[in-house]
Amino acid sequence: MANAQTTKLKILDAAEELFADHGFSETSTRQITKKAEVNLASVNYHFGSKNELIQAVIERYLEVLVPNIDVELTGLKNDNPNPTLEEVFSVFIRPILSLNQQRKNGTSILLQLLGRSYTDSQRHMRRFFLGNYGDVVAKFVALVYKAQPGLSPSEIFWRLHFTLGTVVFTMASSDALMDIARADFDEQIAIEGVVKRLIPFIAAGVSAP
Amino acid sequence: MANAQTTKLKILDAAEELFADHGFSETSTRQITKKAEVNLASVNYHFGSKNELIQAVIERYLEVLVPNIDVELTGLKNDNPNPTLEEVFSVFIRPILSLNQQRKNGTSILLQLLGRSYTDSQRHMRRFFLGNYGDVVAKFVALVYKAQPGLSPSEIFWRLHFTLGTVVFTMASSDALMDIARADFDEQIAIEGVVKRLIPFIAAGVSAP
DNA sequence: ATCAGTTTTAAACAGGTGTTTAAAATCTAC
DNA sequence: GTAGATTTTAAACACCTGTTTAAAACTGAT
Repeated sequence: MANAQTTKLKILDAAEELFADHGFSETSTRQITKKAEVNLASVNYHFGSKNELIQAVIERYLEVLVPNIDVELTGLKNDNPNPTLEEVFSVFIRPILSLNQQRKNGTSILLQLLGRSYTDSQRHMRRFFLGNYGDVVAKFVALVYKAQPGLSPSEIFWRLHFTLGTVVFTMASSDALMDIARADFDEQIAIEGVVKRLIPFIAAGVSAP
Repeated sequence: MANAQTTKLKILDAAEELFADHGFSETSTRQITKKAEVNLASVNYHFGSKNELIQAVIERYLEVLVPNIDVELTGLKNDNPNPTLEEVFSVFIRPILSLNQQRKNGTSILLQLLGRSYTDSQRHMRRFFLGNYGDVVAKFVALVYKAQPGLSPSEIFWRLHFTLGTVVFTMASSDALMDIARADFDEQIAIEGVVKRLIPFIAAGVSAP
């Protein structure tokens, strides 16, 4: 089996950083293999194609993230049968922030990747997401509905997509925004600070009259 | 001067559609000139480079949109010295929707373009925007502050960027979202309907406690 | 009708793209 | 230690990219 593992990992690590920084089509397999210090052909040998590499990069994150969110979701459901909207949205905080322990800048890398893949192919991403993690999504939506029973299903659909837009868009560019905040307001803010400002915003939005 | 005007226009029209649908780097000059039915070299002859064409496509929209927003803004200020947040955000509705009269699907094309250019180069767009339309932005922020005087400048900064994310992200993918809403909820919704659902959401978000 | 200025055209340029090939190197198990 | 499978490698493939060139076509004014 040689050390295929480490070659595959080197490719994934190099690719995710380049994809997050410059986008998918702006990153070439030659850039990836050069940064990973592996042979050009190994992308196709190990992943088949560049597209399958893109998918592998994203799945590596979702594979650990979504189960973690699921744990928080059922934990919340058990501890508190009637959680508030803020509590429901907070189930994302710990799993998303803990990506930073798994990999340096893991949080912002994933969210940048999501932002890019989302704008690139909304429909495709949605199908993939619902296909693979539909039960977690359903669990989450059910909790939102319980916290805000006045909302019709279609209103929940719209408001959660608004929310998704806010989060993905903000987090995808959180590095730049934090830089600006530092420059314009002398504000020393980290990614956790952004999240803590985000939660009240979206909770208020979703529970708007 | 020949009929340079119409060649330039044909290129702009073809390019904006391709850019909105597939992204900037995913669209080649050959695709553009083929769709526009003009010679390949005319992109470089009339615009200098592909990058300058991208800028020209976006500027053609902003040139008419931002002054219109400015008019609404000063109109609101005169009619109502103390407008609510919902009223302030509503100044965007008419100008943005009226892009549809100017060009078919104008609204969603511009917003898709903004979404793409925003994720591609956050800092660059911000500088361009503030450089060219900084006074309108300042006028708008001042009205937000007046409607919500409890917010600190840095809180306004963050919440308006959350809002920008929500709007651009939602509108950039509004076609796909409307399709899903039609399929899942039998909901016959148009772009105006999306906007009317969006305004309360962001107004509530910005005025969150 | 001529001529300068502008625009259009086909062709070529130099370089980058993802992917495939077949040989060489490496690893694993007997 | 050798055989067989797996992995790595350098080279080539076929194609696409944005841009430039220089000649041709067209334009409006004299």
